[in-house]
Amino acid sequence: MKEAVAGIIGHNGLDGLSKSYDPAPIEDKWYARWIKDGIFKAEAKSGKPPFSIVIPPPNVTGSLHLGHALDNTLQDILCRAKRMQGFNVLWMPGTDHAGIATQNVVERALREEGLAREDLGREAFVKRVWEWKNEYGSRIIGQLKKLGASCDWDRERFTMDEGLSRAVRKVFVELYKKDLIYRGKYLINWCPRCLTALSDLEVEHKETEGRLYSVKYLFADGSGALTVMTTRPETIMGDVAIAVHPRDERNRHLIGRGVVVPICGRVIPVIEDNLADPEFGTGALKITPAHDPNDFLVGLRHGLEQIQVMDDRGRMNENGGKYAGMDRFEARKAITADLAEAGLLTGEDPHVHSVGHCYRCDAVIEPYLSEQWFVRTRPLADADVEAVRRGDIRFVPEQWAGTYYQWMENIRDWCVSRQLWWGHRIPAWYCLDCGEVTVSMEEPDKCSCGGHLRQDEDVLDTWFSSALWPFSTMGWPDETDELETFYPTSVLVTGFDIIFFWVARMIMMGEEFMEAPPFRDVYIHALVRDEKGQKMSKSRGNVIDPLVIIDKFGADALRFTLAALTVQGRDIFLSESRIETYRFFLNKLWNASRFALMNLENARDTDIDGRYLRLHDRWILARLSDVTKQMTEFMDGYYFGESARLMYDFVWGELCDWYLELSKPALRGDEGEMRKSASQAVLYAVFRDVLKLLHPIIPFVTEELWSAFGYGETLIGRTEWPKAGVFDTYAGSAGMDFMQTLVRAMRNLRAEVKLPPQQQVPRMCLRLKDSLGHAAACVRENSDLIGLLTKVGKTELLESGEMAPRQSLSSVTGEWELFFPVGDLLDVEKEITRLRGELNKLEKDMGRTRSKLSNPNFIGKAPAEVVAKEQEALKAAERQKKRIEENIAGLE
RNA sequence: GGGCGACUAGCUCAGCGGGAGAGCGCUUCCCUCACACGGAAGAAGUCACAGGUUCGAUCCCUGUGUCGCCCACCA
Repeated sequence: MKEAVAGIIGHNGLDGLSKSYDPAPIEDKWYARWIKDGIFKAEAKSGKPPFSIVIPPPNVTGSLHLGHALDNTLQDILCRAKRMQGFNVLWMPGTDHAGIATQNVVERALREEGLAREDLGREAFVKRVWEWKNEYGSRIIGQLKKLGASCDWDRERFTMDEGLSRAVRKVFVELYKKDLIYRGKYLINWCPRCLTALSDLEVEHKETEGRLYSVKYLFADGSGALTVMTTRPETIMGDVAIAVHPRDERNRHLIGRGVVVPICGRVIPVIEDNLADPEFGTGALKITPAHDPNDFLVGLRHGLEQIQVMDDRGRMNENGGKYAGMDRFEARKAITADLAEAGLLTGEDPHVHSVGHCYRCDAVIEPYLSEQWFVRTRPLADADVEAVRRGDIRFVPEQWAGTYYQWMENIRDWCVSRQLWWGHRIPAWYCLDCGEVTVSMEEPDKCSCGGHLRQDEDVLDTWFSSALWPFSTMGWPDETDELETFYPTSVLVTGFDIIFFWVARMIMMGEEFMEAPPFRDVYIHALVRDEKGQKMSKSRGNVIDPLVIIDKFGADALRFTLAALTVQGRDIFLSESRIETYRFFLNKLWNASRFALMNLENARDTDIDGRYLRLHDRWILARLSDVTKQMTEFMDGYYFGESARLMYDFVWGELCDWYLELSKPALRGDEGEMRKSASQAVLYAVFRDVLKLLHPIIPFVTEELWSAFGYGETLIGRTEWPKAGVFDTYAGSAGMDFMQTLVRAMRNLRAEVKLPPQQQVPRMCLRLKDSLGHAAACVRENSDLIGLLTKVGKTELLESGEMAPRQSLSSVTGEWELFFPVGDLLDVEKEITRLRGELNKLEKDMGRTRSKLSNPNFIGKAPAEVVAKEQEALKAAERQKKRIEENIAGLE
């Protein structure tokens, strides 16, 4: 590979380049070279300013989807640009153990062998998961490399590495000491499929078509009945009270009476509680503390019994009477049927309501009473909201700060224990003798009472370790050079879907344990959605493999597309045709480079000699300077879409469409040796900076071209970011605009008479407004180039009084008139119609401008320059109108 | 129930106080010695609707509609 690179440096550059751009032979080659040369390595100590990003660690179960591709493309763009700008860049890579997701994957594999995890036992099962992780867990890392991610791979971390696990235990113990972690028996979200508790965030609420059942509860004294409504008749066995609102005129006389729970026959009281809404149904609400979050609180308020009627798998338990052993949904049917039979079911109406589902397996979540660990979030949240308000952390776009506040201000305690085997085991031990709880980083020998200890069976929520990621990956709790140099990180780049799961919790933990926010900026990007506009996610199984796209179009094409489509506040619907568009752009860049290489010959890095520059040379240097300045701003401000589109337009619309065309004669030698070498010097300088500016977005193709140009022995990523203004001595764009307008006007006239593009015509005539001396000079100096672009032999300048040539098409502005003598090709009727059409449009414009100018309010209140502009426009339009009229008259 | 966002050319989307842009598609002409993954020219939009602010609104404000998303303890 080294030989190959050496071989294409210098004037042989062209040999290495195929006629059209093909990413396949380029991308792996250069990635290997980058790794070999260690250009992604961060320095723990450095004189350079630091720039750091921690990767949102992908799940080990995952394979790269377009969301990852976008997320990591944006991070890579920032890292590569910052390296070129002289920063000591750390992009910290790694993966997340993804508790439930990974456990599920391995359990599924076991099931195919006819085994359950219980058959293996905890230790063997966990070993099995590690084996799975070691075999498949690095797949996504390989995919990130295909994408071009410039992470410092030597630092790759995993949330269950020993170091990170130590950080987890440390944090748990510290929070426990500060009473910010507690254990208690509460009603939590339970997944009867995964057999674990979930946090509120892990429950996805979906609008579901259900039934609202009206059930009669007979009064215990036999004096009639009370009707209550429920969507979950299977929980009737767990009812402990009926609540009515204390100010409910209809029902409050019932308070204190007893009613009989249907089917099971228990007598329960009617109580008063604000939860009951007098407007809803009969105003009477059944209270089932063990199976409904609201009822749970009512139960606490009134000291009611908690009767659990289901087991952990969502089956009716021994409290379920004759339904014991039945699945909850079967039980619902059976109980409903029995209620109907007994004449106690008085209504069954369709009812749309929100039902919680497991975010991992989509099973319906059961509110379940159990003993769990919780993080007390309120005290943590308040400080964090302050940090964002103070501006210590900045959301980009800002609107996301609002989302963050809204959640943080309503935050509830975080259930962190999970009944899984895969994850960080909770560092708590229970004494088998005295029952005391010992929480400590290392396993204690025995209880303080001398009794035997048993460790808590549960593991921590995956997001608990993710929350520590910005500092646990840098060696915390040790005081490391990495933490010193790179914490707080510069920016976090992620999607809004994990603001609560991850961003907010990182802020909590960072503020609490590092006493500093984990990042300065949070850049929130759009979600890449599938063709139906649905979120792509592992559990939905609708992920599109970007590797297919990379195979087909190349990583650069995918990267450029994602960057170009990244606009704040709007989701991305990715289609292949859009990727194709941008791959065409890469081909354009490729071929423009081939053109440059063909024409550079041996010229390399010669000084630009200002004496031999022409209008277009000065113009492209001026434009390059503008573009460089804008790109630098875009990189600092996270304007990814703008930056990609700017380069697209500049390279294609200006560099290729105009500059390269105009420089052809000089490069061919038609304008003499001095002009040739001056053009080569400009070409060389422009491509050098264009490749650099594009490199963060499309690293592979720019590296290949860089080496073909032979811009130096070093890799492009090691070079300095271009500086705006270095060409100011030579740059200038005066006259170019006029020339472009003139050329377009002439091409337009040619098309009017359907002249084939190649066909030369002898002449066109231009009459300039008297004051346009500089334009006259411009035309004289560049008549050869105007001729080149318009295929016109000669541009004749007419004096102000001079007659226009007969049988001409004309194009008129307020400043000049262009005549194209076409002889017999002239279709007088058609030309008059065309000119009348133009007149028409012009008059409409003039009418608008006139009415504006005759409005005293406009004159009085609009800024002077706007008024002046309108007046100028009107004058120009009047001149234009007069000329068009004259031309029409001349034709008639 | 609360909040957020979108609505611009046939399609996918930029723009966001001084009379509207791109890519694809479409029409016409071109295989011009970097590129047909290309070149040149062109057609195409009451900028969702209604009010308001302003000299002036696609852009700001209010409301309406449609679609999408997030949050919430909707029996």
